Amino acid sequence: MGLNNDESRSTEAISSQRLRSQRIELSVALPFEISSEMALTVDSGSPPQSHASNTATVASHFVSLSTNTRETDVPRTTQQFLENELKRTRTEMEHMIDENQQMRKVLSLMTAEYNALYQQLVTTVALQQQQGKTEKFSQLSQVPLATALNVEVVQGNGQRASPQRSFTEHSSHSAGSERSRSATPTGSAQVSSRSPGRSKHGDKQTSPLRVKLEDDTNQKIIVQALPTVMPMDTDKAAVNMFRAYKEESSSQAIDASNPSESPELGFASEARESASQDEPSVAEQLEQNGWPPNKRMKSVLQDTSVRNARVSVRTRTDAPTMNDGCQWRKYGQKLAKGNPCPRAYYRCTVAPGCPVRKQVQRCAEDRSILTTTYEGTHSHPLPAAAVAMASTTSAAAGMLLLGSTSSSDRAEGLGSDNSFNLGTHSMPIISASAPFPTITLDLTNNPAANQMHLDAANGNRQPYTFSMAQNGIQMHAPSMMAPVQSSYYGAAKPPSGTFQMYSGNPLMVQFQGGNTARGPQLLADSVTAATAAITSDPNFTAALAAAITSILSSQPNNQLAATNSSSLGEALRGALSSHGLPITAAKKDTASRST
DNA sequence: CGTCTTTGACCTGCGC
DNA sequence: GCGCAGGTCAAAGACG
Repeated sequence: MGLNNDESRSTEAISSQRLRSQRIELSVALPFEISSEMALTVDSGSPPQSHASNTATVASHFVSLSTNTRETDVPRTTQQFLENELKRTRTEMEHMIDENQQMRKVLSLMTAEYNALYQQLVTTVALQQQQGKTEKFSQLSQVPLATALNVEVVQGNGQRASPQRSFTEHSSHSAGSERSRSATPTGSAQVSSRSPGRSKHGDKQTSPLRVKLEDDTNQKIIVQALPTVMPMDTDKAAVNMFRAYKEESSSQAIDASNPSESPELGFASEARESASQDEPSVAEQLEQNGWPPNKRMKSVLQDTSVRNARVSVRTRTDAPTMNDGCQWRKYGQKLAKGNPCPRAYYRCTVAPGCPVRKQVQRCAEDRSILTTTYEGTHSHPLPAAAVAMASTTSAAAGMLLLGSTSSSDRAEGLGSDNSFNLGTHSMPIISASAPFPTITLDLTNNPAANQMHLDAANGNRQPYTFSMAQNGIQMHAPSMMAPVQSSYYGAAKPPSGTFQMYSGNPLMVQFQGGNTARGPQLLADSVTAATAAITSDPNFTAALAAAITSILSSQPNNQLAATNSSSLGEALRGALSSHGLPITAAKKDTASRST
């Protein structure tokens, strides 16, 4: 905030000293009880006085108490005491007013930011739902989640750079802005939308949402959110991309949003805008995907594009369900074949119409192990406590969906940095028809079972494996992966909790703590470093983010979980937003904290 | 009384 | 086409 903190602090210190001195004096000088009648009398006739004079009066009177007789001084003492109390109360009120004003400023800032983000959320969800109505699953399945965020650099002459070059240019542009932030102080951003299925030029492979970021260099950066099965991911990615750029350019103009509007108004305006285009309103679309009416929900759930990825988390707990921060409503229970323990079905009740569901079932072999399977992506802002797990499921599901795409799409959408171009062309291909690929995070204490498997119905696919050993996390990628050139971290001095990226087959990313006694902090550092280091590759980003987030959220130490979620959230934002700047930022953060 | 859970019925997809 | 299993619905009961 732009307030003069030093000045306010010094003023506050002086005031608090005055209050303390008054309290000390009063505690000594008060030889009797004050009746309400006396207080009223004095209060009605006491003129306001300044603080300093009031303190001096009390002090002088305190001295006079010791020399004069009590009988004559009692009324004066009472009056001055009450005057003093009045002044003190007024001073406290002034402080409270100041604090209130500061808090209002903070609130207004937060409200404005929330409104802007909410506006983008509504816009993106609405557009993607429109997109989902017009496109077949076969088309959706060809759009990988990680490529849903496609960044183009439109030069001043209107020519577009290739996607491969776009990320690089954006990264360099961002880095340049970071180095000389004042060089590009202005800029504008606009969120524009178009429905490709309805546009005259009707390119269904292009985006329904385009966030244009334009700075004064006449260079436009278009954050292009392609239709995906994970609306929130795409939205968050777009928002985070926009945020990252906004922080650099200190530009906050968003044409498509009106920060002065309340979220409800923004939602209504979006609905009106949609209605004006002879398209179903947002409310209608949400209702169509909402839970009542139930018939419509069924149609949504049968849309494979919404439900074709699952994230399963195995934890050792005695609780009936895993506390993931969300609100769930149980809607069914079933005895599954081969497991005497019933499987419970829950749906998210944070917002009506949220498509996320989870299944909870205890392991037949070890009933202390609880398996929670998440499915879908939240269609609403999440509670803070639920962000970590939601990020887990979204990222992991995104990884699965990414793998279920054609190599040509990946090659077109992912190429950002040749040094980290892992798996872009060599990932095994999962058939789009493979039902319900599932990623499993095993967070039990069994070392042999401390693994995260990425399974798919297609047996040809080799799994990623995340192992959580005592001294770190190991990630094993499929042996078909191309060798990695860890050029970025190869030149960097690893923190005391070392991070290593091995090249070759199989690829192994290892976080190894040099001092296991540091435990939580080391884990946090490793998480940040590793997450940042592999943000260049969406495959690894999604999978590792999923594993790390789950691990952190399952830590028994709540404070640790909160802290790590915060840092990991930053890393995830970086992973989802751009491929350049956030790595540097996270690396610096890790290096500074690990020393 | 509203909300949530329970539980049997029903629906859907898949394999034979 | 049939049966099975998984998933969902919705009425009834429990609970605060």
